[in-house]
Amino acid sequence: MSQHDSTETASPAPEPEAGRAELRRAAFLEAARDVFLEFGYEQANMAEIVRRAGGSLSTLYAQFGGKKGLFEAMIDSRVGELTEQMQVELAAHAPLREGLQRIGEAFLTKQTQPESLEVMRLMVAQAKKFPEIAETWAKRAPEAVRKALATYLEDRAKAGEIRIENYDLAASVYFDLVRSRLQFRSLLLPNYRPTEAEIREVVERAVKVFIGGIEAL
Amino acid sequence: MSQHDSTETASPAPEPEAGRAELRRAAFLEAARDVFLEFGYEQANMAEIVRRAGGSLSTLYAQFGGKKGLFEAMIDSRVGELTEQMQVELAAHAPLREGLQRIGEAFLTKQTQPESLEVMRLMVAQAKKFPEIAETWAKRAPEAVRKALATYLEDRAKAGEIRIENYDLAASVYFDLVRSRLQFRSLLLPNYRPTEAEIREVVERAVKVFIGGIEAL
DNA sequence: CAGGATATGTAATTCGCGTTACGTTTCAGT
DNA sequence: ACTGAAACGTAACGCGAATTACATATCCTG
Repeated sequence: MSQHDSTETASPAPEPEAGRAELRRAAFLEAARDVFLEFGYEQANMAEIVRRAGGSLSTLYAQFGGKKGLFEAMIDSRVGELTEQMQVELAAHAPLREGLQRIGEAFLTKQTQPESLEVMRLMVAQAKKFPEIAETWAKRAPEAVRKALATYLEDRAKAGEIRIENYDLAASVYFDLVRSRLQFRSLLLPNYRPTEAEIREVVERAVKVFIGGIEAL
Repeated sequence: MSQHDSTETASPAPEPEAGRAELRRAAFLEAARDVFLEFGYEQANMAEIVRRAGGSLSTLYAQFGGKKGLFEAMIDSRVGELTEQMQVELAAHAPLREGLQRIGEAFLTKQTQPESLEVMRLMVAQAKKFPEIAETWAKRAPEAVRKALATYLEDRAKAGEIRIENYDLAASVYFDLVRSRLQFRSLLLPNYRPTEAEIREVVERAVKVFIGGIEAL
């Protein structure tokens, strides 16, 4: 009776051909994500997760072994999704300034969204307790984005718009320029949320400095 | 008998003319800093703090009211100290490249020291629970460093070494270039520690891009 | 439709830890 | 020394929460 809505909570069905156990599992993971992100690892309450997911505490423990196991499973299930969420739709063959601007704004907009920030806070906070998790996170996500930008830069370089020696390096530099201040501020000021205008301005600045300075490498 | 070394633990005496209460307070704050940084806010154990500081639980509660009060007091006492620790000895009238390199290396070296990283982790993790604290932290520290660099840049501009319109802005950009990747990695990979060579390399890159690109602003 | 496995709900069971109580000791000022 | 206040040490209190136990309900399979 308390879990009347167990399946409602379970968002779009993950896999159409999922057994009961799979459904339970998906619902648990989703609720776990919400609760862990909202309260942080230590403050997250197992009972609260069950309350949101429906189902029972017993099943949760049977499936994940405990809080730690649930947390790890939750992160695992999100890594792919969140990585591709980081994926900047690279602006195909757009001219350099326009392409960099679009990519930069998209990246920064995603990075400063509440959910991304929550994930980041959780990762940073738990880096010592869950080293492997933070590690895969720290390596996979940035790499994906960097590769995408590097490809775009190579495209532009071959079009003669800019001269770049090391595309990966250049991509790193650009993201450093774009990200830094706003990400830092957003992480520490939970109520601060950059406006579109601020983002545009920061990115415009980054584009100018990047184009002007990158050939000096 | 268990606090045989209460004063030993209390590092260099903070104020020569300190009453007993002041001594206790200083010892508590120091132990609190260690324990909070080591375990994080939730996992920090009041008894453990007393164990390290010497003194008694009762006194701790009498002086700080509780865990929250102790935490806030500890952070307060650290802010001034760490802010000035952040103070980059600005390289006076050194030539631009050399000055930027020195400032950048000093900054990055401090930023990637374990203690700075622990503080950062703690702040990020508790930003929601202690908004005011994180706020002063997020604003005071960077401002001090930025001001210092801005002053140096103005000096160099007046010496005709570079043309810059907005010194504060330029300083922000430089720190963004210097900080980003290594700080990000260090926060997420608790076992990673950049070598001096890595730091030098990153800063060299930043200097090149900055000098090449900053006039485009 | 039977039967065994799995899920459910609820209620213990522990356990860690923040906080408080209280009797004893130490200390500064007269 | 005398004395009142502050500090000490220790042990309890209380609570929140992870984990487990168990009796019941539900669902696939043969």
